[in-house]
Amino acid sequence: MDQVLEFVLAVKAAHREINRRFSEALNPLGITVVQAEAILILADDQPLTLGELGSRLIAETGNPSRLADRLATAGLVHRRPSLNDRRHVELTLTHDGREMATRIRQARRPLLDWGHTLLDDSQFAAATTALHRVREQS
Amino acid sequence: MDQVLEFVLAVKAAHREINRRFSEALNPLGITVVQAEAILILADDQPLTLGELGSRLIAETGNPSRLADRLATAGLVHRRPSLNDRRHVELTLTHDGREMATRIRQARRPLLDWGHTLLDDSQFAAATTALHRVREQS
DNA sequence: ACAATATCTATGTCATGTCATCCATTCAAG
DNA sequence: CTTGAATGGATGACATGACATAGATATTGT
Repeated sequence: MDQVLEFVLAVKAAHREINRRFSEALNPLGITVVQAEAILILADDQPLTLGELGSRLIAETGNPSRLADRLATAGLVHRRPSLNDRRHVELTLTHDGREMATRIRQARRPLLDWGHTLLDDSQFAAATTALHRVREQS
Repeated sequence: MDQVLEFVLAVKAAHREINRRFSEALNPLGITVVQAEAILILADDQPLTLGELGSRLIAETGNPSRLADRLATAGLVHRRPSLNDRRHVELTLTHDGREMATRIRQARRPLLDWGHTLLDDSQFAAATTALHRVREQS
C-alpha cells in the first residue's frame, strides 16, 4: 500500500487509541477529553475569549461556545462579557475548575508514564517532527 | 513540555489536518471521509457484514449501521440479510458505489502525492512504526 | 426440545467537528 | 455622524465516535 496512506491510517488509529485511553482515565472525573484540554488551557492562561480558546484547541473553524456552555453548566468555568469589547466573552476557571485542572494532571500522569515505555526520546522526537510536518506545509 | 504530551498533541493536530484535507477533496463527490473509507473497504472485500466493516474501520465499539444507512440511502451500498445467519446484514456496493470507489481513488491521489513531498520513505516508515506502537502495546 | 446465553444489528443519547447562518457589537469609510 | 463592513459569538443542521440498551436470531447446556 502507499506509504502515505499507511501513515494516514496509522495517525487515525493512534488518535483513536489515545482518545480512548485518555477518555477512560478522565471518566472518574466526569469530563471529556476536550473539556479537560480546555480546562488545562485556561489554567495556563486566563482569561481567554471563546475565540482564543478555540485557536488553542486547534479547532479549525467555529468557536467552542457549546463546549463553554457545558463547562459553565458544570460549574468549572465562569463566563463574562468583556468590558472593552462586549462582543467578547471572557472565560476564567472557577474554584472547582482549578481543582479539576489538578485532578486532570494527576489522572493523565499514568498515561504519560505509559507513553514513555513505548518509545525512547529520539523516536518520539522524530515522530512528533514528522507529524508537525503535516501541518506546516501548505 | 512532556515529550509524550507533545506527541499526543501532534497526533491530534495531524489527524485534524488530514481529515480537513481529505474532506475537502471528497466534497465534490458528496460523501464524507468515513463514507469514502467504507466504500473503499467494500470495494476491496465484498460482501462484508456490518460488524466486519466496523472492524476494518477501526471503530472500537458499536457498529456502523447508521453509516450503512446513509450509504444505502445514497444508493451506493446494497444491504441484504444473510441467508446463513439472519442476524447478519451483508453489504455490497451498487453500480454507483463501484463508480464512486474509482472517483474516490482519483480524488485522493493528489493528496497522496502531496504527502510524498512532505517526508521521504524512511521518515514515513519511522513515523508509521511509532504510531503503530501506540496500538500494539497494552 | 427447552431454556439460558451469546451474537448481530438497530436505535437512543450525548459530545464533538464542521458548516452555515443570524445577531449584537465594533470599526471604518464617507 | 451615519451607513456599511467586519468581528465575535450563538445556534441550527448533519455526520460521527462512544456508550447503553433492546430486539431478533443463533448457539449451547441440560
